[in-house]
Amino acid sequence: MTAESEEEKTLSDRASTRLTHAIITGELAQGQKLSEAELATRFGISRGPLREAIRRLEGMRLVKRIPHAGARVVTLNKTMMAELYRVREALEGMACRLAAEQMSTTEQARLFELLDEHESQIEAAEGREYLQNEGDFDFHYHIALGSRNQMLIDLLAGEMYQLLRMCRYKTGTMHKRPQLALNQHRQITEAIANRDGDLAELLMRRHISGAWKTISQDMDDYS
Amino acid sequence: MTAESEEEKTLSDRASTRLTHAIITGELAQGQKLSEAELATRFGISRGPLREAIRRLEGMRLVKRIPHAGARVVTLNKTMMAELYRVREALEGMACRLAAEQMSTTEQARLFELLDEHESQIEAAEGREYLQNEGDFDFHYHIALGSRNQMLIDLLAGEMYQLLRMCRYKTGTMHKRPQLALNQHRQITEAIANRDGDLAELLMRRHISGAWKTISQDMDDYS
DNA sequence: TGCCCATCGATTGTCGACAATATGGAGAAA
DNA sequence: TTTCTCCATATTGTCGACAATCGATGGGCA
Repeated sequence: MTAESEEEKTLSDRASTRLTHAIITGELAQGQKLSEAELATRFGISRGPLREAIRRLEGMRLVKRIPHAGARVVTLNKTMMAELYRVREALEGMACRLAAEQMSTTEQARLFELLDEHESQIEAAEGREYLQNEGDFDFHYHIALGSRNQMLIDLLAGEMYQLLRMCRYKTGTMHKRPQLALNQHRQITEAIANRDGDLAELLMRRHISGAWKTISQDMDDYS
Repeated sequence: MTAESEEEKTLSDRASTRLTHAIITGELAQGQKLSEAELATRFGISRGPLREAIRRLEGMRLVKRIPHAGARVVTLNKTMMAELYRVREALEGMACRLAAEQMSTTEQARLFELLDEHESQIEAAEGREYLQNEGDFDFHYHIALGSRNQMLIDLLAGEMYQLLRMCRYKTGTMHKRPQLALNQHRQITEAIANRDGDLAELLMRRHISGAWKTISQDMDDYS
């Protein structure tokens, strides 16, 4: 998923990825309490490793823990999603700038390939929105990688994107206008190919803040 | 320290703050291995809570853990510090923009007070550079608070600033020209007071990237 | 009837012991 | 002498049991 698939060695690590997956997919609902005993038996492990896994998810902001009262899956209300999108705007903006400066030409070529794949998916798959979403993540993930900034990559891939997946699952919202997103992706890629860091950052920030505006409005409409 | 002084309740929490402090002050040297048994006896607790504390520090990027091989204090080489300053530039730039938009007037007044205190400290205390450093952190911390974005605040106060303190301890470097930093702080505060988010972000980003250039050169000179 | 307090149950926090794995050194072969 | 292998040892990972704390339920009192 996040390309760290090198066989988890310790029970605690396995449990944390499994928990992460359960939270992202909504198998563990938002706000739901994480019972240590139940999860431990469900995973077939002891409470020790499970607790460590929960501590890790706490660091990823996927769960919120209260001493002596247990851990609950974080609930993504609108303000928190707004905060997330702001942080993401800052981080991905910077990632995009750095990627424009440092991406290799082969990486750039891969980006263009991604765009083409994404386009054909949009045409072909009516309704198969899941693919479009993963395509979107792929694009942003490759740009993060292109920044060559490991801390940035970890922050984005390890925390932000997980929370984003939760958002998408919760709101059930994909890009309403995938064509628009694709065009913006194209512009961004062009800027990167031209090594124009300023423009790349600007476009990425607009892309993200624009996406938030759309999602935000949708949420208002449904409430 | 980071204003979360509300009496740690669990041994694990206490251990993690104590470990954090030990790492920041260099009591635990960079690259040093964290022996669970030794630390547990030193803190007078069992290995269980200690392991959870280490997992938490791992999430804060203060230690790096390798399965079956233990955890070591992270070593801040130059590339990692460069990465840190880039991320910080992005996050604090955004924080400054949001602060310009959302800070209350009383918070702004407090910022101006901080500037005055900082100035008098510079004049009075030759060599007492520690105060200047903490003053610097105070300034940036208040701006983070002003952003009203909890995720941003957590990222900055909970992770970035700890790593920054490690940097400063390691390089032993304070601002060589505190007057310059103070002037930049003034400009930033002015922009915030004028509710000029664009300018505030721009100035903050220059302030941070400029600081990195200075530190980076200093490191070259000494090597 | 309504509120307060005590007690009980359930859950989290902590501990010590055991199992699994990596590190380092001694010894043998090339 | 060097290098490879194997083993001993120390360290990490895991477990089950015990202690501490919280929340709820029910009884007593105003």
